Formats: sequence, structure tokens, C-alpha cells
Amino acid sequence: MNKVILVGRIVRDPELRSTNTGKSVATFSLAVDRRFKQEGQPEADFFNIVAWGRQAEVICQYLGKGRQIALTGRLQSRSYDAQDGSKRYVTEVVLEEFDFIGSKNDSPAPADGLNSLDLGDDFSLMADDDEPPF
Amino acid sequence: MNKVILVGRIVRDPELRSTNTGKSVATFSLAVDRRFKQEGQPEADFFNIVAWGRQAEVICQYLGKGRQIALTGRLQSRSYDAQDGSKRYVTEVVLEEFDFIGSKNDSPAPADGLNSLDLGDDFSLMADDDEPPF
Amino acid sequence: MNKVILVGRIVRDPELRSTNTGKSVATFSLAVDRRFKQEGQPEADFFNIVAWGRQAEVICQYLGKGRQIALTGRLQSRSYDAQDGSKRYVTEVVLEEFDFIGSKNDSPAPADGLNSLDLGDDFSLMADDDEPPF
Amino acid sequence: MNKVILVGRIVRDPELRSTNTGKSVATFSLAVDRRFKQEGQPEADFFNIVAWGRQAEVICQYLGKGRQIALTGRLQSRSYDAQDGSKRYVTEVVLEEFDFIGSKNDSPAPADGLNSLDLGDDFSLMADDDEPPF
DNA sequence: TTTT
DNA sequence: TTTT
Repeated sequence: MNKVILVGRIVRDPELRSTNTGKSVATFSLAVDRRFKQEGQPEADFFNIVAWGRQAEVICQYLGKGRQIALTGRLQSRSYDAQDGSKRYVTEVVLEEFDFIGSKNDSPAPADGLNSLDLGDDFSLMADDDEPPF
Repeated sequence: MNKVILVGRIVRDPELRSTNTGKSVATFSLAVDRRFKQEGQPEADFFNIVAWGRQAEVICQYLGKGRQIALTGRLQSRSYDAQDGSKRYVTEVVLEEFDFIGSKNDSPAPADGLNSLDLGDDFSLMADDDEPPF
Repeated sequence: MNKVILVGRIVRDPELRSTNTGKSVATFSLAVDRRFKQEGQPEADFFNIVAWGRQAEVICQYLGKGRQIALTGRLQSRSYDAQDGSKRYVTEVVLEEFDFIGSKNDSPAPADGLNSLDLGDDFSLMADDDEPPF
Repeated sequence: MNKVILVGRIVRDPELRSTNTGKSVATFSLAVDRRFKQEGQPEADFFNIVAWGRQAEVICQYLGKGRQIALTGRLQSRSYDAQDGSKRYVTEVVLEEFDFIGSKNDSPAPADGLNSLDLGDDFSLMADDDEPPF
């Protein structure tokens, strides 16, 4: 069991790339307000979100900077080799579902009243995330 | 909204430390099996879990290596300065609740049939996690 | 492990009552949009939410009809005796935490920029919900 | 956003039926231990779980009474007409994913080391749940 | 820098 | 290496 649920705002426009086997990957950063603001502590947490396949493409089409969304996903740990040769560890969220939140018109809305997108998980694509998306 | 739910096994005995203001912090690593094992991909994800206050102490008392638990928490991003002067970013799970899972006798069981522990969140302690727990 | 996460709109102003031992209980109904609208199917699910203690009071003060919120809680099953003598079963959500969602000004906002309320769970109050809140 | 996460035990062997359009539906009841046992209160909550399509079939094949599982799903409200002509409301969990929990050998294990099953959501089937599964 |  |  591995489930993450977040409500937050997209920090910058998502970026679309593709792996060397031709799969789409979208990455973006999500700012999630902390429930208890504390002196000298950040007001939000920032998480890296990764989406794959057709969902990646839809995200880049519909989700822009500042957009508020609710999402579910799974937490993923990954390591990569830093430029200095050391191993680096990263924890990110692999997107499963997302919903638009807030006033529908405070952001470019998707076509036809769509307010929820889930393009299926297409797990076959996931073997080849051979490069660190962040 | 920021919620994480994980079911996994504790990788090594949790470590108990305390901040310079005297608060207890426990840290441990949790191995969470992936739902879809894939060739050439790790079988599990590994996450760093942080617990505070009295909950930290209870965890170190009752939870050991190999123990299977279900937990809820919140995802937290944190930065710290690496030895080489660069900024490093870490994403970890701050523990909220946990339950013992699996056969009650496959591990040192807590006293009196306890199978769920939630010592309250004691959010006042959280301001001073000035050192990276990992 | 028992966790529910919902984002939806409050259907009617919450109602405040108190148990015969003097504990506050707030109940309200939450409309949650379905992700996949289907011909001839309802567009939303409607759930009964119960809040206890001080949280109940805060909710009745700050949350009104139409307000969009994100909440976490636990699912609870309960039985009661119907007027015809038969046993009736009810499944409801016991509120744990909630956040205000959407434009802060589309609804009477709480004092001082508050955007998240969690008054503690006060589990001691829970023994005496001897009457069906719904 | 509508997500439920439960860890519990299956109360009776799941039942397989099919709708009048030929879709498979499995229903079962899940007992979820309460975190805080209280005098005079039930020790567990009992929830009705519904699974559709191929997932329904797999469940009836692999999951029996007493099996401990972790699941995610969505909460659903539904109404039906009781025999006495009155409208009855039901809240149940529509299964999305599940994992086997606990010792792998305390129950008939699925073939080939499978420890997680997710047959896809097959949302097209969902329009015709025209009869109350419970 | 890994548990079963 | 941040959104409102």
C-alpha cells in the first residue's frame, strides 16, 4: 500500500520530455500549504510530481503555473549518480489521478467541462525512466 | 491537504535522538513493496520516516527491524546544507499514526494487546528540527 | 488503518447538537463530484460527516452551505433501531481534519487568515454517541 | 477527490454475481479494527465492498474469509427502494486496488507470488449497477 | 542505502 | 528551488 493525496498549486508550468524509448514524461513542482504555519518555518512544502504517458501530455496541455489541483499518486524513491560521482537519492510522487480545484475560471479550463482526468496508468511505460526527471 | 498512507517493513531499528531543545526524534527507513515488479527495477521503495515527541520514544521501544506496519503521515520537504556547501533537498514522511500489521507474534509485541499507537502530534515541537534527521 | 479523504461542497449548513452527556456534535452532508459522470447516474455522491467536541463548534461557526472543503476522516459503521423495530445500518465519516479550498472569498472566511482547522480528536468524547446523528 | 484506504479482514467469502448486462460484481464485508477500543463500543467497523469486472472474479478466486488485506477505493452513496416502498440509502466502498497483508502463508496464496492485484477499473461497467449489491 |  |  502506497498512496499520497495532495492539494496544492503548481509552481511552474509543467515540462514535457520523453524517454529514449519514446515515452512522454511530465514533471512539475507542487506547493502544498502547511496546516500549521510556524515562525521561521516555510509556509509550504514543495514536491516533485512525475506523470507518464498520455497523462503527461494532458497535464502539459491543461495545467499551468498557479493552478490548484487535488491529486493522488504513489511515493517513489529513486537514486541517480550525481556529477561528482556520488549517489543521490530522490523521493517523488508518481501521479495517478488529479482533479481541478477552485473556481473553474481562474485558469485556462479544459475543453468540455472536463474537471477530472485519469488516463490510466499505463504501467508498461514505467520500466524505462532511466534518467532522473529532476 | 497532505496525506501519505504506507504499508511496509522497517528496514533497521529506529534511531532515537533529541534536538538541541530537548525534543525526541525518531527516524527510520521503511521498505514498501511495489505493486508491479518490473525487470531491472527495485522491488521496493525506501522512505525516511520521522516521528516526534513521545511518539518517537514509543516507536523506538516497540518497533524493530523487519516489523510490518501501516502508517499515515504527511509528506515534508526540507533543505539542508551539504558538506560541500551546496543545498540539498530531502522529502520525508512525518509520522502521524501507525498500526501493527501481520501476525502479532512475529515480532516483540507491545504490552497489553496494544495494536495501534497515536500519541498526538505535538506540533509545538516541530519548529526546532534544525538539523537534518537523515 | 482506516482513512477517508474527500474534496467536496457542504450541502446544507451544518447542524450543532449535543449528546446527553453534554458533548457537541456537528453533522453535515458533503457532495463529492464523481470523476466519471455517466448517463443516468448521479453526478455526485453524498456523505454524512460527523464532527465532535470543539471541532463541531468551529465547523458550525465557519462552514456554511456551498463551502468547498478538503477533509480527512475515518469511516464508521453504526447501527440503530428504526421506528418499525428493525435494525438499520449507517456508514458515515468521522471528521479528523479539514482545509478550506477554493477562493478564500467565495464564502464567509474565518477570522485571521485561518485556512485549516484541527482541534484535536478528543477521542474521549466518542464513547457516548448513543443516538444516531442522522 | 474521493479516496478510502482500509486495512482489515474479510468477514465472509466474497459473493460473485452478475448484472443483467452480464458484468461481474463481487461483494464482501470487511472488518476494520478501531484504533481506540472503548467500553461498550464495537471493536471493529464493518464495511461493504464492491468490486467490478475482472477484478470481481479475481477476488472471488483469491480472497476468502479471514484474509487480511489493504485496499484503496472510493466511497459511494446509493439509494434503493426497500420492500416497504421507502427509499433506503447505502454507503459502500468501490474497490480500486488491494494488497495481501500479513504472513503470505496464513491463507491460500495466489499463484506465482502475486501479492497485489489491480485489474484496471473498467469504468464502462459501472453504469449498470442497477440493483443494490447489498 | 536497505526490509520480507 | 518555488505557488496563492
